[in-house]
Amino acid sequence: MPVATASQNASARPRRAIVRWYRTHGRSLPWRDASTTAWQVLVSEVMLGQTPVSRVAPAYLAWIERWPDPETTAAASPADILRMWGRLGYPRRALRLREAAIVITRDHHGTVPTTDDELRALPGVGEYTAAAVRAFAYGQRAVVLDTNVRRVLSRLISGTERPPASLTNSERELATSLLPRTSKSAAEWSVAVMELGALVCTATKPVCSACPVRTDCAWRAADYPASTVAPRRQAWHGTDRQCRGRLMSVLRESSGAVPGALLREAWDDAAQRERCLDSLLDDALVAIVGDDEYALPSS
DNA sequence: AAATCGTGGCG
DNA sequence: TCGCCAAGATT
Repeated sequence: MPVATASQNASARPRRAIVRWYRTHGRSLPWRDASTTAWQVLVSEVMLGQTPVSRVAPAYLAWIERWPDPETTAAASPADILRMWGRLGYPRRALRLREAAIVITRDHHGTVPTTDDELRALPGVGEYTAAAVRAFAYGQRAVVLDTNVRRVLSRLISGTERPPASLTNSERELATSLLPRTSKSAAEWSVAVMELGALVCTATKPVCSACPVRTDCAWRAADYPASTVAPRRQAWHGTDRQCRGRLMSVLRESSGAVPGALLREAWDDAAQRERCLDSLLDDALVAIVGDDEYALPSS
């Protein structure tokens, strides 16, 4: 009889309950089809960073129909990539996805790499995305720690409403200790706990009555104490982000070169507009194509 | 390591 | 109305 540690015994039952819940309640999302390639999983993960599932789903389907693999993506112009990205937000993600496609095509024979080091060397791929590709595309045993998983574990195990502001080693160790031994079980556990956070253990108004592990929940046992750490507020109105977004919108909607006058109409504050245009040029999201003429980069 | 980077839906 | 939030990465 193998000896199990106390923490393993304590976590085994809720873990099984979450996986069982997922098998009946998990959503069938486009990127969860068995036919989804590793590249397409990567596309979905990049799109899902900071953009809700409901808005990603249709954009993802249109995207992979047009550019189904790294080769076709690498061959597309930045302008086409940015127009197709549309209003998903954070357009630099789109540029990095294209750059990743170029690297994969050139250095990996068009095959998405399978190791953590190689994945994280790709533009726009960080700790979470590398783990997600390994688990969801390749069925590997990887610690997938996104905002949903962090929230579930903080409530279920730590008894706090929210996880720390930034990912800590303590969270990594906890998630590692909970990861099932076999790769197959680990990969399913990772989607399952993520899905629980997305559908039940939500940031606001969690549906605890529908939770498969409510009787194990440390946060519930402590009578749902409110978290003291205030989430960082996202300023928006009048920010550079709003200004950049406005300028990008004008460039996206125009088929060719855009006169500077059109950009000036889009944002009143001249100093801020120039600063943002400069930053967009720096980010290679915009190109100068003539005297006082701008466009999305053609290459 | 805290700040930065878009966008739209919802209560 | 407006603040909050959504599968993060980069610097």
